[in-house]
Amino acid sequence: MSLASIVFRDAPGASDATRVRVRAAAERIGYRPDSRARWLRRAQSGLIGVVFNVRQQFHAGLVEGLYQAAETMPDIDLALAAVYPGRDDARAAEGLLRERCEALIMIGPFIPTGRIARLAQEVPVVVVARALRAPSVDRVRVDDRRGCALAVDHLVSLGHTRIAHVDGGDAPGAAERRRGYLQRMRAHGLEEFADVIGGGATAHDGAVAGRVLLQREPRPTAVAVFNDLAAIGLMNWLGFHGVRAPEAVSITGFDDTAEAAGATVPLTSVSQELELMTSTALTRAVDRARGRCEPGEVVIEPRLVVRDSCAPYSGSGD
Amino acid sequence: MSLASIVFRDAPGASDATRVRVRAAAERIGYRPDSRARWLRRAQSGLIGVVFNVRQQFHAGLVEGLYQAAETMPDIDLALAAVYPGRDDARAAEGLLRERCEALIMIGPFIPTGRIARLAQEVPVVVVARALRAPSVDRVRVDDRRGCALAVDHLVSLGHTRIAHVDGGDAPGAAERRRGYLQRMRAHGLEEFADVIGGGATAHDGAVAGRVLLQREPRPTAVAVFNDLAAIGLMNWLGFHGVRAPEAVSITGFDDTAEAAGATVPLTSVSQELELMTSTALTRAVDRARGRCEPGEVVIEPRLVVRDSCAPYSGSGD
DNA sequence: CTGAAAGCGCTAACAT
DNA sequence: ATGTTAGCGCTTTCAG
Repeated sequence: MSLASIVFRDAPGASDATRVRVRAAAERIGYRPDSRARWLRRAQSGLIGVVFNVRQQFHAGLVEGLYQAAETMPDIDLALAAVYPGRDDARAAEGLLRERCEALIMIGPFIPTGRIARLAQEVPVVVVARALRAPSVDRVRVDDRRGCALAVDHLVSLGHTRIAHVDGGDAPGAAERRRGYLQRMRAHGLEEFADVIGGGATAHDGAVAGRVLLQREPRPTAVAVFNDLAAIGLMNWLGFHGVRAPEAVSITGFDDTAEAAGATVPLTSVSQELELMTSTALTRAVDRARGRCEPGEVVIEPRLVVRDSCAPYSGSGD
Repeated sequence: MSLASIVFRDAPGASDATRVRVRAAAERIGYRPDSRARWLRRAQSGLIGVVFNVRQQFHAGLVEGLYQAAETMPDIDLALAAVYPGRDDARAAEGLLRERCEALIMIGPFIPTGRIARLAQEVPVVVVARALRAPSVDRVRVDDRRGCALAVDHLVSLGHTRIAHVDGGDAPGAAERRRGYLQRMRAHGLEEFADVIGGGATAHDGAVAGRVLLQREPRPTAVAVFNDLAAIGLMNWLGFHGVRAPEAVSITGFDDTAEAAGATVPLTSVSQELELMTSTALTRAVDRARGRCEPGEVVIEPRLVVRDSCAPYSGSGD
């Protein structure tokens, strides 16, 4: 019995011949190790819980990255828990705690800091893609402020001055990005042109912001948007109403999702470096679970991915 | 010890006073039942595995519905396994089998029928949103053919005759929808106008199809698209190039996702009746696991949700 | 209605 | 290098 265990765990203590023999026998009788029993018995279950919002396609890329990172770590399994309107991050986390996950990775959680901090008292928590004032929880995030600054710099370098920002409302990261935009406009001496338009995280939010933008007089010639989805919504709504990117308006997104590359006009976007973020998050989760490190913050440097949605300022304005 | 078990399972055998007392004590010492141990011990674990594609937002709605359905069933838990390019449905299912799920719900699986049938020999499998010739697996799906027929009928009733179809390539359901389109065009005596344009399941696929569409001479005045995402991609691409819905072209989608309602022009779409589909799928999964029914197919009647993306044929053509 | 004992399938620490 | 044994935290069965 322990022999099978040794073989399936790839643990030392069996000859190669035996391994082959055992695996063949298992194949014949249709044996498959029981992960529940495994998790239950092991001192360190190796189970890492992942809380994500099933409606946010940006989270999809992160979940993917976490799976890939987990594959490189033997004995680490992922347990997924979905968040959606009607089931918040805390509820999802609760289910994972019952499964005795060693650590929790929460992607862009919406619940207040206090509730996350309380969770962190029970289990190591790594928050991804959201800034947080909570020393007891790990944070892995891109420098949102810097990301928005990169976008502004890019637009300024193209000659734009009337650069607006469509923000993300109360979405994770929105406040930081708004701040980055404002700071950078000021740094360029463009504070008089600073214009923050209320938005959100969905394409629909972007479209709604488009309506507002069209009514501005004079109209901004460039827009740095909270995320790709809203940027695409904005771009399409404007295009639909005759204001096309990049000729009539330059637009930047954020997240560098697959959608950005495949948009009607491929979207210039700020990349969060998904792979780096996910492998860092998982490594930290495991290290924290094993008591190998203290909670802290890892801030990742964003990178601007230039595509076709921005053009030099033409001077003709609108 | 058994007392706690009785209380937490809401099983008979304890007075109300005791229940309160036990729960209070649990609260005080921070006790939380261990689901791993529970699953391991129980004869019927109540664990249902869900295989979904994390990149397909249409799956998100189904996952949501499954969670909601599971909440109404005591003792039923969901285990999620994500599929993405590089991790196919079979791989995801394998992980769930190790967890000894009692049944598997696979959402729009991409792998061949044969592999699904093989899985179904090991565990009851319910396939959602994909037609399948495999009597040993349960199927819960909308009548794709009829759904496309509804879209065609709607466009015909608005006076359109040059109605094209942007198909879904090799995506689950695409073949059926294509067939439904062709059959219905024939039924209306419009076979000479039938025009199937190669597409896919993403917004980008829709945009690419838009380019093809613009080159058709004469140009179709209406398009029934494989799904909402591609329809939105198509609509935005055409709008961007001056061909606006619904004035210049009428467009229908499929799936009635949240994106359809929030599109630049709210999209008329064929609804798959998510809630009915998910509650049916989960009920069948549990029933099959408990041996309470035989595998079979449940075909759900689609429903057309009319929004603003279609208009009467103007006669002016393009 | 409440407590004690057995055992789910595995792993870890032993003995052979 | 291989076999034996105890026990992870629960549920189930049986006594009290």
